[in-house]
Parts: sequence; C-alpha cells; structure tokens
Amino acid sequence: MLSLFTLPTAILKMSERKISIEDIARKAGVSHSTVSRALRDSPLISSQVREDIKKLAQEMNYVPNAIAKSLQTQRTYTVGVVVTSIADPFFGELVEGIEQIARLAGLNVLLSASHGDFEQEIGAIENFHYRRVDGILVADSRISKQYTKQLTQFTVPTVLINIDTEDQGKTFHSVAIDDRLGGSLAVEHLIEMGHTSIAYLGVGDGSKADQQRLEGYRIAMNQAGLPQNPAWVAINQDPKIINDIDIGKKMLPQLVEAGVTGIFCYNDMVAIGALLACKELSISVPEDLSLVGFDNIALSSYITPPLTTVSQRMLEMGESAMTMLVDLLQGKAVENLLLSPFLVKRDSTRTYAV
Amino acid sequence: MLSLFTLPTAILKMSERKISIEDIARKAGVSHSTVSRALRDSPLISSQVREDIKKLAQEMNYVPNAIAKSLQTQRTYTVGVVVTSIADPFFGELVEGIEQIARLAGLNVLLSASHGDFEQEIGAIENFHYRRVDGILVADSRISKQYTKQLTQFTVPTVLINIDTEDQGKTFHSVAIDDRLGGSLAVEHLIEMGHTSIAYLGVGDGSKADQQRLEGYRIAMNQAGLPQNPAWVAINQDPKIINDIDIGKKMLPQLVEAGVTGIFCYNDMVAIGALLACKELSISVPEDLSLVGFDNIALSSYITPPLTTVSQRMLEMGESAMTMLVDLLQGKAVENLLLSPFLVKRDSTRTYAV
DNA sequence: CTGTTAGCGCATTCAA
DNA sequence: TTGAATGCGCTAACAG
Repeated sequence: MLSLFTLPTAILKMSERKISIEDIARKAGVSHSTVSRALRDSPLISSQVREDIKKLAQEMNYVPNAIAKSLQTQRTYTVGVVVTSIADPFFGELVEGIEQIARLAGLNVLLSASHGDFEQEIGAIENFHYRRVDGILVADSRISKQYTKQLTQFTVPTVLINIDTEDQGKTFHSVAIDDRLGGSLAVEHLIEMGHTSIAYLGVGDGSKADQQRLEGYRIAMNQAGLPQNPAWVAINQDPKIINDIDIGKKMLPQLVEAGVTGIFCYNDMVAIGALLACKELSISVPEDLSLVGFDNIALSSYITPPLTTVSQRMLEMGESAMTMLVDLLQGKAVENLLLSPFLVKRDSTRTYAV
Repeated sequence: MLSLFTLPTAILKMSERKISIEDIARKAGVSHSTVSRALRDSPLISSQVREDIKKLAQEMNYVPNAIAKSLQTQRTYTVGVVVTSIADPFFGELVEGIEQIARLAGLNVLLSASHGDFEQEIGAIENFHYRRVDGILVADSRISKQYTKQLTQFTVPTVLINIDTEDQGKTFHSVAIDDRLGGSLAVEHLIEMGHTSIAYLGVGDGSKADQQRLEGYRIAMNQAGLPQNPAWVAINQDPKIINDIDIGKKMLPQLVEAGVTGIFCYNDMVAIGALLACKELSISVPEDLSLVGFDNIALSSYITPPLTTVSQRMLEMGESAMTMLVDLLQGKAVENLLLSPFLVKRDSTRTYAV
C-alpha cells in the first residue's frame, strides 16, 4: 500500500501543456524519432540510448499522448458499449464482464445508455463512429429489427448481445442466451417435480425472449407428452402496464383459476409479482403453487420463498461478447455464441402431491 | 439530441478509409479550410457555400474525426469515471446519473472498475491521463487517504465522490453523503418511536462512513438526553469477516443481550444479517426489536419485513458530481457538496411499547 | 543505429 | 470571404 506511490514520478504536478517527445528529444540532444523508438522498445535502437531516454522521460513526467498516437495509427484502443440502462443490475453485471476483458486486452470502454430508445441508440453508435472506436458492443434484448439492418452497414466490428431478432448468424456477430433452452429447463423441472398442469406467464412485449421462452415451454410439455391448455398460457396484452411486477400480479389469478399447479414466469420480476399476488390471495408458495422465474437476479435469492429460477450469467455473457470482439479486432474468425442458461433450484418449487 | 446526422444516410456503407475534409474539398473545388469552416458554421463564410458543402458532406457520408479534432483543440470531450465495481447496483445508479448529465453536456464517459484495489485505481487514472480526458470522477468510499494527496497533483479537473477522508473542502472538489446526518436521522426515528435503549452496529473497517454514522448516532442520543451504554455500540473487530451480512449476523446477539430495543445498522446488508440472526433466535422484527438500515438498496424493500432505512439517492449523487465537473470544465467556481440523506420508513421499526 | 521527412485529419493564423 | 501555410504529438517510411 504505502510503497506503491513512493515513486513520485508517475503522477506529479505538470504545467499547462504536457511534455512531448520533442521536449525530451531536445533535452537529450537527439531527434524525436529516436525518443519515440526508445520509448516503444523498438529493436532499432541501442540499449544504452533507450535506457537513458526512458529515465529522462520519467524525470520529466512524460505522459504519452494517446490522441496523437491514435491519429497516426488509426487505432483508438477504445470500444463503445451501449446498454439500455446502466442502473439495471442486470446490465451492470454485463458491463462488468465487458470491462474486465477489455482491460485485459488493453482496451478502454466508452459507455452509453439508450434507455431503450431507438434514436438514442443510433445516436450513441454514431457518436462512437465519430470517435473512431475500434469496436462496438450493443446490448438490448428488445430492440427493433430495422436497427440491425443499419448496423450491418458499419465497418466497425460489432457484436450484438441478446439482440431481438431471428436472423442472427448471417449478417453480424452476436452472443445471446438460449431462451428456448431456458424455458425448457424451467418446465422440465416442474415436470420432474410431478406437475402436469403447468402455465407460462409472459409479458407480451413481442420480444424474441418472450416468444422463445414460451416455445421452450411448449417443447418441454410436448416431450413429456403433457396436454396443453390455452388457458395455461397467460400473455399480458395491456401495453399500459410496463412494470413486470404488475404484470405478474395481474395475470396470476386467471392462471390459478385455470387450475395450474406450477407456473413458469417470463422473468424473476414477473414471478415476484405473481408471488405478491399469491400472498394477497392466501395461496402458499410452494405448498399450493410452484413458481419458476428467469434471470436469477440478486433479489430472487432473498425474497421469501427464495425463487427457483433460470440463470443467465450476465457476467459471462459480457466476457464472451468482449472476447469475441477482441478476436474480431485481431482478424480472427468468430462464431456466434448461444449461451446455455441453467436452472437454480430454490424454494419456490416443490413436488406436486396429488 | 445533438445528433450529427438525422437522416438515415448517416449510417451507410463506407469504404476502408473514411472521408476527410480534404476529400470533400477536392470534390467541391475549394480548400479544406473552407470545408472546415462550412461544417462548423463559421461566420467567415458565405451561407451559399456553407449549404453546398454541408449537402456534399452528407452525400459523401462524411463523419468528422474526433481524434484529429481533439489533437488540434486539446479537448477530448471525454471524462473518465472510476468506480469500485460496476456490477454493484449502487454504483450502477451512480454511473447512470453521471452518464445522463455527461450526455446532456456533450461529454462521453470512459468507464473503469477498480475493484477496490489501490493499484487498479491509480492505473485507471493514469490511463485517463494518457488518453487526455477533460475531467475525472472517482467514486470510492473506502479509499486510502494518501491517494487523495496524489490526486491533487492532477491538473485535470477531478471530482471525488464519497471519498474516505476528512479534509475535503480544501484540496480538491467532492460530493459526498452526509453520513453524520444520516446516522442522526436513523436514531431520531427510533427515539420518536419511543425507544430509549438504542444500539449502533458498525462494520469497523475504519472508514469515514462507519465513524460518522456512529457519530450521528451519538449526536442524536445526546440531543434527546438519552443515556449511552458502551455495550450498545457493537463494532466488528474481526477483519476476517468481509461480508456485511455475516457481520450483522454475528454481532446481533450481544446487542440483544445488552437489552436494546432498537438497532441502527451501518448499512442494509448488515441489517439484513441482523434480521437473519433474529429469525434464528426467534426474535420478531419489529415486534421485539426495531431495525434501521442505511443505503436503501433495492433488496431492502423486498425482504420481510421491508426495512426502514436511510436513503442515499445515488442517481442524484452521480448527477451532482457530473454537474460539478461540467462547471469546473467551464471555469466556474464550485463548492463541495454534502448531500442530505433521508429516512425511508418501512416495517422493520415500530413504536416501542413499555 | 539514428536523423530527416512526411503525413494522420483537423483548426487557425496570416495573406490575399 | 477564401486559400495557403502551420502545427497539434506521434509513427513510420526513407536515407544516411
């Protein structure tokens, strides 16, 4: 701790205009290119001169200028990241994963929030373009499709995270979660617990995630040879309800009336809404009803009862996306990634006793 | 929106090397300085030429080069932000606030995580330096003091957020939460509810926050003319316990034995730990014991019972810090900010009946 | 091995 | 009002 900064040379007071390689060249009595070479450990230089100049640079508190370097090399070593909301813990984890890998690769992260707004997303990306980032990462599971068309026009390597369109794989690079698999995992779990009347509670926002989780539900039901009742699929139709908790609250009663004993909810917030509705209706979870969420948000493990859920591992998703981008920047070929979610069993589900 | 291009032509296919003002100058049959002027709405140009050139630039899908511009103007319109962890919802909110104001001011955010590590923080800041950011924001409530000394050496305008040192106000700019006030608010609330035997449960990490919340506790007790018992102040001494929940769990029993009826906990996680310990000991909250937290993390409103807590409003703190930085960049004088937290009454506290 | 020269893309002074 | 010339700080040919 203490010794770290005993070398006062690293950060010290510096006058208005910073020291440049020419300044140190003048002082060393050499040309600025010699200084440039010395500082960058070029083989085209005598080790003697190199050491001398490095020492001098230290003494003069030289801090290289990334801007000038970028202008020359046409590389900024910066990537732009767009997320819908930074405050959302979900994206927070994602960005954390992105930043970790970026730093390991010597890249900086320029962060922007879109708040789910199309124009703001475009604005952020144009801005990244303007700043000549080396690559772009866009995370948004509810984005319009035309957007992706425009994105393909970019020459800047771009990786899309959980993008809301089907035709991935062809036009651009992406990493996404396998929502279909996730849905199946959730429902298979309920089936294993002996449930047969199982519902899906979706948000009806038209997102790919919503549709594919429902598909996963159907696949699992089919594979188990279980009957499917239209009344067991409750999709919110009211566009005025934007809060997931409220959706869960509002949609739960009709599913209970339809006689289901287990519900797979679109996500944890919906499940929590359903849970709250259960409390109001004096329905015990998991005694009377089993509930499965999706996302594994922090909250899900703390509520009562702790929620059985499908986990997305956002940190890993961020790492994967950034790793893919790094590969692209190095000219490597990459393959789109479909990450597998997994089930986290907690206390909101239990064996169905006839 | 200060979007450079509102038309869809903005995003279009472009060849390897981007169009420069010289390219468009050549095509327009003028000099590149004329183009430069036209594009920047210089008064030194005829409106005719300006419109023509702007139109041409559009057609040629010209995207100005921020790097070149920065090299010339010595301004990057970029600020560096260091937080301990991006994934922490707490900092997520902070960064969201920062980003909002930054964008409004036409600034970009370069984000870095320090993971509470001194070296990584220094590294991030040096990197920002290297990239010639216009300003720096550092958030960390548990940072070493000498660090701040070093920070003052920077010529780059810097605002510290919730920094862990007393001598703010003099050497550098800062925005922080008034922990002392927060502590008083929590304890005053308990006093109003009729409690007289009130405890403080601290983490003992030597942080300013811990000390000042305790101080707030003492002030409130004094002002109410209440006696103070040393046994009512439980500060964790075991450095091996790093998890706040565990601290709460472990320290609770001794406070109960000391006969307190209300406890003000260092933060929500500690309070939740205490709550869990209560459950194990069959102590009902709030019937037998009232609990107050600090931070108002999302979790606090969802647990049972929902936690009465002191709220920090991190979004506002981020906005304030960034606003302060913007003022600094504009050469304005700024005053350090001490934000007032406020009490959020929920169900973990209740009137003490004798 | 080292110095000279020439840009990278733009803003800006000085002339015209 | 416009053009020519210069420089921001650096890398990278090309010569010596």
